[in-house]
Amino acid sequence: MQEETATRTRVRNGRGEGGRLRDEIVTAAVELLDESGEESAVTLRSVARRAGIAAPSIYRHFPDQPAIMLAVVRNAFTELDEQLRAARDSAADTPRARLLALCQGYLEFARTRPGRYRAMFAGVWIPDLTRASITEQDMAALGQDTLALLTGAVTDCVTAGCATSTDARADTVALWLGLHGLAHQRMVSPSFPWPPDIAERVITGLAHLTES
Amino acid sequence: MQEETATRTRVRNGRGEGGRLRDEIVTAAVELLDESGEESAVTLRSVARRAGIAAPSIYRHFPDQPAIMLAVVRNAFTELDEQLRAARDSAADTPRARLLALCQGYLEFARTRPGRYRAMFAGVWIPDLTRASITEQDMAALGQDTLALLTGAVTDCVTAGCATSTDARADTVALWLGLHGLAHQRMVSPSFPWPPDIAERVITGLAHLTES
DNA sequence: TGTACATCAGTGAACGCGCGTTCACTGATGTAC
DNA sequence: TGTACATCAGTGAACGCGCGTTCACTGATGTAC
Repeated sequence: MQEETATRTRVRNGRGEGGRLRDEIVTAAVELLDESGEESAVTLRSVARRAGIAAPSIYRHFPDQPAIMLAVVRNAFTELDEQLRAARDSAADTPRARLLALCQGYLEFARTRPGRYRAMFAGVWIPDLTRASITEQDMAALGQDTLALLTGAVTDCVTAGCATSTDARADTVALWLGLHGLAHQRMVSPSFPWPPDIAERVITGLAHLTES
Repeated sequence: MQEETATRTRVRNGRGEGGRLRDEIVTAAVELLDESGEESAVTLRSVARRAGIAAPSIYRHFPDQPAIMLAVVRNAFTELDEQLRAARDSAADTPRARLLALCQGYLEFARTRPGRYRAMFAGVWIPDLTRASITEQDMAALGQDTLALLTGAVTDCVTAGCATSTDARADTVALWLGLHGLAHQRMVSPSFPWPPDIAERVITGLAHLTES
């Protein structure tokens, strides 16, 4: 939080390596986000301080401040997607186990990266789209892959007969909403007395899973 | 948004009526919150402008800026509680109808008062509790009544045999999480293609409701 | 009834701060001839 | 091989803004004597 003095000492990038600073800026923003948990802590100037550069240097790589957050969120969605695939593929080879692994992976992601999770799903950082360099399509495209992953797993469960759903797509949305509600509120109210099996209750109820 | 000039013209309160300004300040904060949907729009100065008073006048009634938000959120929880009771009591006299009325009332509240809903449940405005005039107990106490209301309705359903739950309290928490996820994401992503019956799916799945 | 005084609601000016953004610049690295 | 020049990454100073908070104040309303 307070170690603004402990900035990085960086060596200037050589010609053609300007792209490296772009990555360093995004990394710095992610660090600030995860440490504070608040989007408001990720200002253009705080990112610059963390990255060890002068504030105006950011403009070589991003048109404005919201563009940094968009890059952070894009990265985070890619990361979530990879983590979910990994969780699913390392689970036991049954549709039920794969679906559960996806759900647990989702919750795990939110738990370990609260700042990024909130930036992705809590919709707080989005400035007015009229002034910033970000379009509605940029926003709408995010999260599509994640939902598709979940839909596939639910559909497989239905096909295999371990879930009773008459509309896999709609029930997947419901399942995702439950996961999000749980992830979000656990983050916001960690001191609430959460029932220990709350995740299972939400998942089995919404996915209409039958006995294992 | 931009009508800062259209401030209220107010008459000075007489002796002993200082409490009136307190209410006007909270009202002004609620207006700003619901119009913008963002907690960051509710600054001490913007509230003062909206209420038609000088910024320092607020300090006669609130110790600091977060205290205004706490008052707003407290008001909103009372309002939610009243609205839920009204919805429940005007529903048909079956446990199932009453539970559904509570759930629909909850979603309705979030839909019509997005700014307040986010301030209440998205946990964004909370500043560092170490510096502000707000305690953790202040925060923890909020929402207890609402959850109790829901728990009662679920328990009644179980008793009447129209819901199959082995742990009404835990399942109520799960139900609330589903409602919150739905309310929150519908607010954040209004353009998402939500299935039309998404609310019913979430509610019946999590409350383990049996056929009507 | 008159007057001095206390109380109270609210004000105006000012402070220091961090913010996003702009501008003209510096100085190292590569390239053309 | 030498040198003039273009390109590129990044800088330092400054801007205007809204913010939360402080301070000493104003002026109306009630109260004690």
